[in-house]
Amino acid sequence: MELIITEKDNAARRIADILSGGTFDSSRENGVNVYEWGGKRCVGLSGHVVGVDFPPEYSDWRDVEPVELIDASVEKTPTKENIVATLRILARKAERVTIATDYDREGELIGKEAYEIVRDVNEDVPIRRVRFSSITENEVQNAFDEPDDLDFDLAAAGEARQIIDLVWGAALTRFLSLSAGQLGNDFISVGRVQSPTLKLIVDREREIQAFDPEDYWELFADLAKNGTTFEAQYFYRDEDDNEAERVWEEAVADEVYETLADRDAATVVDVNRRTRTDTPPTPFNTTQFIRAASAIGYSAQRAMSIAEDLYTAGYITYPRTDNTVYPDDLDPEELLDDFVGHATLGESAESLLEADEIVPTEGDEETTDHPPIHPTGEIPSRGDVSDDEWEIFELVVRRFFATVADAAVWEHLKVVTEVDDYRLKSNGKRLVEPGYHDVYPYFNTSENFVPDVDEGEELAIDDVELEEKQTQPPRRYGQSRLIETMEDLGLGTKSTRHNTLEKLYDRGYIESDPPRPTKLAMAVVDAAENYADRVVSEEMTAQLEADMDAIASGEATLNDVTDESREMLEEIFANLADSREEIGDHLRKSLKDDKRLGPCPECGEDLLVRQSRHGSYFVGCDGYPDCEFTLPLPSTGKPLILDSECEEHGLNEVKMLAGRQTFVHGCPLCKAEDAGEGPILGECPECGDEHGGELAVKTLQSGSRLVGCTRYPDCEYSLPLPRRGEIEVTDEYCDDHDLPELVIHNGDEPWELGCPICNYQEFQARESDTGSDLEALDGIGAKTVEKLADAGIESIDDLTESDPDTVADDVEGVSADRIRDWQAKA
DNA sequence: GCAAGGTC
Repeated sequence: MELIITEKDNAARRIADILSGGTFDSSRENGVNVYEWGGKRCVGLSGHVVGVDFPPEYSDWRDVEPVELIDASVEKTPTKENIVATLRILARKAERVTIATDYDREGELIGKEAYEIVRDVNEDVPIRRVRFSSITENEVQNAFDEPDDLDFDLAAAGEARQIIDLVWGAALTRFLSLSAGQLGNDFISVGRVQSPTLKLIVDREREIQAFDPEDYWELFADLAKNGTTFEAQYFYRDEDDNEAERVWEEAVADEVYETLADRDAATVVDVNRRTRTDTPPTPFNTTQFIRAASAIGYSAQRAMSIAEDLYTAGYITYPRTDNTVYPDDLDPEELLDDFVGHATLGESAESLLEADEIVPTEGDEETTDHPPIHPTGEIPSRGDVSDDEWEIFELVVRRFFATVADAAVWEHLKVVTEVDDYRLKSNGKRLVEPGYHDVYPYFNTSENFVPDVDEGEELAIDDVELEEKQTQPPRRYGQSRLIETMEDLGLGTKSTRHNTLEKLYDRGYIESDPPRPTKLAMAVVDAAENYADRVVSEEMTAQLEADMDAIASGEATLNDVTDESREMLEEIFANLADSREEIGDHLRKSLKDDKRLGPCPECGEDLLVRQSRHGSYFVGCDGYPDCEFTLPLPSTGKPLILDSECEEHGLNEVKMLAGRQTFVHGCPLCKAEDAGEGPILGECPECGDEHGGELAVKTLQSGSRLVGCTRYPDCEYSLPLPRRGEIEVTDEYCDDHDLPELVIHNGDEPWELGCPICNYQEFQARESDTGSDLEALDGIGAKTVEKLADAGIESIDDLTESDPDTVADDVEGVSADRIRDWQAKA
């Protein structure tokens, strides 16, 4: 029996399909899919199935000095036990093993991990390696016709990275955490990739804080020709003879303004017309995909998660790639053909197929692991995917369209006019040939009108404006901009960059979007810059890359590189030893600064945002236990302390971050004071008859609101109300319950909530309508729940027990892959 | 309970 090992299940299935000509059988062992045909078995790993760590005696942070980790041994242990177990069983019976992991450095290491597991149980079996850049019939057949051996040097390069990252990361993370007394969940992390990324954000924040705005003026005039007006802006030549628009002295600005306002006409002195070719974008790699998705409102994390779902469902290719050159075996015409006749995408595809020749664009990066992200030709029907998934799918399809479309052509028209010695310029642009913009409508194509004029022509001055402005601090990095910058600096990989940002959020280093660094982050970067400069610099990665290349080419060994790295870390720790307390104090102070709201009204110490043992947030006094003053915070979301301060109490306002339900809570002390009973609505249906209880709108101290009985706590009758918006009690009464109808005013459209009892009953009815826990799964909506119910699947339990292929046959528009996906999520 | 890198 020959055993073929791939990096992931998906690849295993596709390779089995190709090599078996579609005749493979599949079975499951230990929850791992095994594909079998004609004496061959193919199994997919799940990336790394073993991980590096220190021996268990190093695991207690308090018992081990961080510096000891530098020379501690590093062990490999299985992290995916079931896959390792399956691999061992299959390897024992194998007469030949073929490693078919991804064609890149990490793939070689993952391949070596599989190699070692196989060798452990089967000393003699021949083990070979195949390499292919995309899982297509040709590439895979060729690779299996010409097998090669594992490249142990390349794998060793990856192992060196693992060891260096672990040793540096763990030793420094433990040092900082111990120095500040931050153990448990709130440790203070440091790493080769996360720390330089954090420094990017912190450096930008420092620039913003140090920024000193300067006043300047800009002048605009409306010029008219034949009754239509267009804008012109004053400019001059600066000392370097460049065109400049900003006037730095008010007196000069006033003088220009008065001259322009005084004159009726400007004379055209120069007309410059040129056409510019606007070339279509290059194929999507991960970073460019994230950037484009972010431009239409998706966070990096969300975009990648949707892309992952579309990939597993078979609609797009692998979403983690650096490649921006389509492989030779991608036939653009064939792929376009798949979209012909489609309701929303067909028209674009058909127009592209009319071209005489179809030549896709190419980016600078051509790699061996995966093709650029493109559609597979399989098109989901709208019911198969959520709106967000469709939007991302369409983006990927249209990007592919754009890469095979014609260039666009713009006509630029620059008109320079003169008033006395002052000059004005107008920049017009017109899209003459829309080209790829027709099939890729995500770029801005707004035009700017400037009419045809001739030199010497006089144009009427309609209006003149003098605008006073201030220079602005540099802008914070947005998430996609950060990911691009990380790529430019070589930080992280296509698969990890977006996770690194998520990690910085989780560690309490950044908050909000665009991300802002916390005081803790500033202190961590400070400490690292002072004592371990290397770990916050992108050069550590650059050096590591060079070292890995040296290992891969045989010029250096794993030990050369890791020994040298350990020595550098020893030196850092020698310098750190005396400063432990100083660093700890600074970190502790910054941690407190991040939680501080303002003075306690009872004792004057600081009020801090704290977290109870159960995880809920509240406001407590730093003077505790001497001062027991507390204030509640809403139970939904994570509190973010805003810059704005409450005038009455001098406390910072609080915002509750809860995804789409994010809201501003305001000053917690004001909220507590406002708490109490609002307007009476009517008789309590529970105790009104007997005890005369009445229903009132109530605000709890936490800020949440409800309709409750005035006899609380004797009567606990209550109805929920929305958290946000002003509640209006109308004159309309509900016939059934004799209560006034309510309207909620929250920004946009008023929400006619109606009678609170009717509203609650409707809400409950809706809840119990589908009544299925299936709806809790990502990607299953009410319609799909109905469809599944028709096929006899009414709960998550039903779903996990069913066979995907049978269900896919029974339920229209749901693929077996999607079902497997749900089963995995369940 | 540390890193970064795979993948689900």
